[in-house]
Amino acid sequence: MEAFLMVAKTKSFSRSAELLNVVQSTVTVRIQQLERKLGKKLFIRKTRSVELTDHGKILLPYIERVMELIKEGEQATISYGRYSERLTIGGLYSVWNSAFYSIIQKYRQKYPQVAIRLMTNHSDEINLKIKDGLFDAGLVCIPPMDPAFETVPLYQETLELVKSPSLSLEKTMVSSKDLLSLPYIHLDWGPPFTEWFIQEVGQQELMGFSVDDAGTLLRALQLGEGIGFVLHQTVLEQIQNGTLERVPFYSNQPIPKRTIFLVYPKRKQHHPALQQWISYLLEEIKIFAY
DNA sequence: CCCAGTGTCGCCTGTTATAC
DNA sequence: GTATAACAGGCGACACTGGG
Repeated sequence: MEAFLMVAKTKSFSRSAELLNVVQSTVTVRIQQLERKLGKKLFIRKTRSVELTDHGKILLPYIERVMELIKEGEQATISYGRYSERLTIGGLYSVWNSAFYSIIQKYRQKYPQVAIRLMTNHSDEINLKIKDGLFDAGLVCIPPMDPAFETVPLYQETLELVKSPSLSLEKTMVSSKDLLSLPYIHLDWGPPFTEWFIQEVGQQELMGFSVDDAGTLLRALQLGEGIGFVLHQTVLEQIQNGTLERVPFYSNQPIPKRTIFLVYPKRKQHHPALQQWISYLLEEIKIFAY
């Protein structure tokens, strides 16, 4: 698997061998064994380079997940003993960079014996990693359809249009129809937003500049590159200190709110730290949400 | 009788040399 | 740059032995 990943990455048997500290023929044999086992060619050998076949392309993400799982296992083994328990939670950028973070902060103070890893990712990726056992739980905006998951709606977030004060617009009030003619920076905020956006503005493909994470969007907005929708909670600080300002906005239908879900595997018994964290979170969220 | 230590055998994996 | 053949070394399975 190591050889497969390396050849897929470097597109060379020789280079892979060098990086893996083995000779080139070892890589050849390893790949051949894998190909023989699967009964499928994984690489197209060309005179100067190597390329993944369609079968190889299918296999690649699975091998990547397995290798990640092994790395995770190694890390857990090495660090075992320093903390009595550990939790790995996947979350959206907008979740960690909002007032919600105070819940994590309080949890850490209350349970210092639990080692915590907060991982930032997109909803789909988080759901996949929970399924693989890489994450214990996740905070996502797109809940998994899989019945093997437990999904609990936690709270709702509001989106608003903002820009840097350094960027001046001709209009003081912006409508959904105006977005196409403005330096609008697009981020897909999940299914309800997408549906609303298509109805109000048009296809997302019409957008000249789009990003796929809230961190990049925020940076672009702060640099005065354009206007964009961001979560109210995420930009509270920036609006207070004047690095960003709200743009008055109107549309036919109001911008849909975004629901954040707690997701974890459906099991009779969870490990104690996860059980405790879920109970703690559900208790704290009552205070947070109101 | 059980268990730990040791020796043997065969298989697997990696290396070197070389062909393509 | 990749594939193949011959070879070497390492490792696991198994059997045997001796001490507690």
